Amino acid sequence: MTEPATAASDLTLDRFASPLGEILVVTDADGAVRALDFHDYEDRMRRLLHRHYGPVALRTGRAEAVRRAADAWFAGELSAFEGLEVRTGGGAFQRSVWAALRTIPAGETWTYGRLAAAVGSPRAARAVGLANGANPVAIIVPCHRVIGANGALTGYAGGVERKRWLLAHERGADRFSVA
Amino acid sequence: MTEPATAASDLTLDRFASPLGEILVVTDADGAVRALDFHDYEDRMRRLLHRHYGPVALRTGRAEAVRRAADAWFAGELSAFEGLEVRTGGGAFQRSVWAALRTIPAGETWTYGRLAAAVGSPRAARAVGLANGANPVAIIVPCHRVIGANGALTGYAGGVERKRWLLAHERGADRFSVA
DNA sequence: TCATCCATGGCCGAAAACCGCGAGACAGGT
DNA sequence: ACCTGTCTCGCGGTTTTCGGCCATGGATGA
Repeated sequence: MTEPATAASDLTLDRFASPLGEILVVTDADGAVRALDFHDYEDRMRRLLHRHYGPVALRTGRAEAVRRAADAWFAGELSAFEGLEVRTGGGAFQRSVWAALRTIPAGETWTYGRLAAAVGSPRAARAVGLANGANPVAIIVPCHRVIGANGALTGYAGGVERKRWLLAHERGADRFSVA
Repeated sequence: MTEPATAASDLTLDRFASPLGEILVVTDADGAVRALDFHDYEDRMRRLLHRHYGPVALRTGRAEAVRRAADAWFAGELSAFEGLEVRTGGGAFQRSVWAALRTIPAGETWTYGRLAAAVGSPRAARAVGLANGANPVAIIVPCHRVIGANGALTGYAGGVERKRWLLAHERGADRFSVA
């Protein structure tokens, strides 16, 4: 069993440019976001989709709502993602972690431990790290807002440089450039 | 993942009498049969359901279509189950085995090996035995029509005696009585 | 004919490995 | 004393691996 996940019949893949490089986004028939990742991690994204939904074929198409939101967000309107619906597979714990992530205000950072406490498992900081790394919907579900208790960025599925860039962007330092 | 299975939202459990003792049948909202078993194996049936669909609650109710078909079938109308839709969980192999079972004509018996060959894995005779034993929908999916290459009945989830009775019934020897 | 032996293959449960952590202990350098 | 960097160890979901289970069947030998 292990599948409270929403069934995935037909999924659409779109690609568009961003300051962090080409972005891939997968949406379902309802327009909900199922996955979002950077082009250089397409393999990982497909692996995740496969893990959650089994073998699925991705039709190419445009996800207009996501494109608009992303453009606005990268332009500085940090609330642009709030209206977007996100739908994922994964276990109960992961899903609660991913849900909690969206409650972290832009520009703020939490520690893994704090997030663990927020989902009711104060000692599961490490497991939160795992769940974070398995987050299928980057940026919109802001796993980049979680850092080590000592302030180190520690890790990011899209590369730590991107994490640094995103945090800087959310602090308003838009002219920061990648490495 | 591991879930090509059809999601199971609300399931209904009915109980009715038969020449082989009380029978339990579980149907879904569409009226498709999800499970059928003998009352003295209720535990096993629930375990199977749990395995396939996770924790599910069974509402009690009447499955009229199944009752009618079963009554007719036990009365000798051996084609009575043909119209019934069956829906199951399980792996790809199991499902193909269970599908193949329904192609065996009533009154006929196949060997495990023959069934294995029929689903494209000639050497998986033993695995077919396993799949057979895990069949959630007894009688309607006629796993009792499969016997050993040497003619031995070998096994039946509801007890070999019932298997013998079912085969005799399908050969037309209706007045055979259980042990 | 019957008993033994063994390769076979899918499935399930248990166990281990995997880590985007964090707290505590220690060693140096001021 | 104080601050820092390093090391060690326990933590806890998830995924993967592995070992058994068996409703078989064909070969072998008495």
